Amino acid sequence: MTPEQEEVATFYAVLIESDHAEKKVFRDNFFKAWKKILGPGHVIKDFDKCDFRPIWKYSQEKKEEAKIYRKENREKLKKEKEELMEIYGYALVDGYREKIGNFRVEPPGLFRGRGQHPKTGRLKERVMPEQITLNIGKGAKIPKCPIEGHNWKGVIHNPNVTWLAFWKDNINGDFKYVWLDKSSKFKGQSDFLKYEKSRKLKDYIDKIRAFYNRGIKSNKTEDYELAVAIYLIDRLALRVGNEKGEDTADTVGCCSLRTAHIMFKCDESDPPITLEDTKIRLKFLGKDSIQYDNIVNVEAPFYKKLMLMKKQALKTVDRMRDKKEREKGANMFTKVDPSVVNTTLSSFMDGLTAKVFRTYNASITLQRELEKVDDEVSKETPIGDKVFVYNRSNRIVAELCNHQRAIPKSHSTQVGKMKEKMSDLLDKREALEEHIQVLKGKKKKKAKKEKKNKKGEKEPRKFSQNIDVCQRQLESCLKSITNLEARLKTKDETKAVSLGTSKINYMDPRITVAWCKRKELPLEKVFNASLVTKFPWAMDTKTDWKY
DNA sequence: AAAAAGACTTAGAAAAATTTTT
DNA sequence: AAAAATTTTTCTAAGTCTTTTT
Repeated sequence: MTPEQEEVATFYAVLIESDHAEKKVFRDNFFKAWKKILGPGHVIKDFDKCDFRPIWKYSQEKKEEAKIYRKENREKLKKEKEELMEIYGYALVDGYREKIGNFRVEPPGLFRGRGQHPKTGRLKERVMPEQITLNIGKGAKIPKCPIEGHNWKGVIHNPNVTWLAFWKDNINGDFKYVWLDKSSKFKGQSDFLKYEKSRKLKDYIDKIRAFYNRGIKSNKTEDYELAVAIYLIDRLALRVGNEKGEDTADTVGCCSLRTAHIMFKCDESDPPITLEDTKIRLKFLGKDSIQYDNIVNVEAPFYKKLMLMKKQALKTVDRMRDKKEREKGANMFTKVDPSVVNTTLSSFMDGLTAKVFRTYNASITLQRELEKVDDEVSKETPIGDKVFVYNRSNRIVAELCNHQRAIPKSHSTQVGKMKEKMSDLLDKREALEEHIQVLKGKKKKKAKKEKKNKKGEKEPRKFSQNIDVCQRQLESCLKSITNLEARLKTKDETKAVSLGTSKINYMDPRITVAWCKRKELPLEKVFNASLVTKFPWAMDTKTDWKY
């Protein structure tokens, strides 16, 4: 094979153990791209006859070597990294040196689309300087192209955008930009404005809720559909759901919900009577093909209209001939789309769009959750407990926004270990209780129970002959049990929840800063260094600040 | 007014770095 | 000191929304 052919084979080989290679579409797209590189009449014709294992093994070995090399040359590599940062890592913006977020161009590889992406596995080509446009200040020195014999596609001077460079990606024709880092003034300023805008929504939210509570009673389709859309965006923090291209994974948001995504507890033949009856279940793939699955109580007028909408949409499904189309279902919304929603919202408040509701609801939820447990935490509460309380509130927000993560690989072994510890503690409790009874003379001594120690050797339990000592031991044992029980429960509840996304993007940092100051919890217990540099404008928030 | 292009935020996975446990 | 677990950083895909073009 030529180096080019080998490179593409390697792109695939390194992924044979990953989930990507399990997907037929991924393999097919890769093989098609590879065959193109191999050229017509090449001996390699059949994917199933290719064994990528040797290449995989080789790259694993290289990876190990690199790991060892990194370990042995830590200092040297650190210095090299710093030098590279010095050259490429910063930009001079309005007289200030600002960190750049991503100064490296995306390397070639196989496109790793999320979910059932029809283009997953396609070859993402190497980007050459000739494809890259720079955006720098007028009269500024043009950065030298680092690849010998090559040059930039062009240099522009546009002060109205914040990107420093862009190229177009060959998979979707997407624009890929080089931006400043989160810590930069551009990003920080716009972040601050985002939160300020979401705070302003507090002054309009009652009006908007009155609007959709009124609209839902209308018999005009455009009215009640609009009411339903804004209601779902507000109540369930759904994304607006823009229309998507054909060549993408089938994911939806509010306006693109289809008949197959909504179910009702009661139908018309069995009409809802109590609030318990007006439960709907929304189940669909959202952004990044993350499953949204929520059963929620909705007020009767919304329940009725949603049912009507589905009934109408099912008529459209009935007219469909294609089997696949029928399975996909028809759009729930016929008269309302994101532009209608956003135009309506901005008529209530300048600059108001659907996504502001997510920011608003996330932030207000954090504040309320922390308020709810205000008396659980005082300045004297141990640090670990304060962090626990904060994270619990954070988790409620993450669940509202449906921020998920893959269950950590180590999860089940971790739980196993904890359960083992638990059974040890339960044994100990039992033994102690019995021992105390014996000491009190209420019970006769039984044959000594034996307990395995760590090395697997049997070793009899020894307890003090002093009742008080034993009582204290029992108390501390019980405490450990409750503690471990709680940790097990939290561990399970949080195994698939991602707390970071809401911390980085949704919860106004001033709520956290003010709470930490009030409770005398060092901020860095809940905000890592990069969050602190991301939100410099929130750091001097006063203790009594309210979102 | 609809579609396409463009610019920006939001998102989870994976890699890397750090901390804790053994 | 090695291994394992946890946290942080990096990467880039996938959304939202605005602006420009047709």
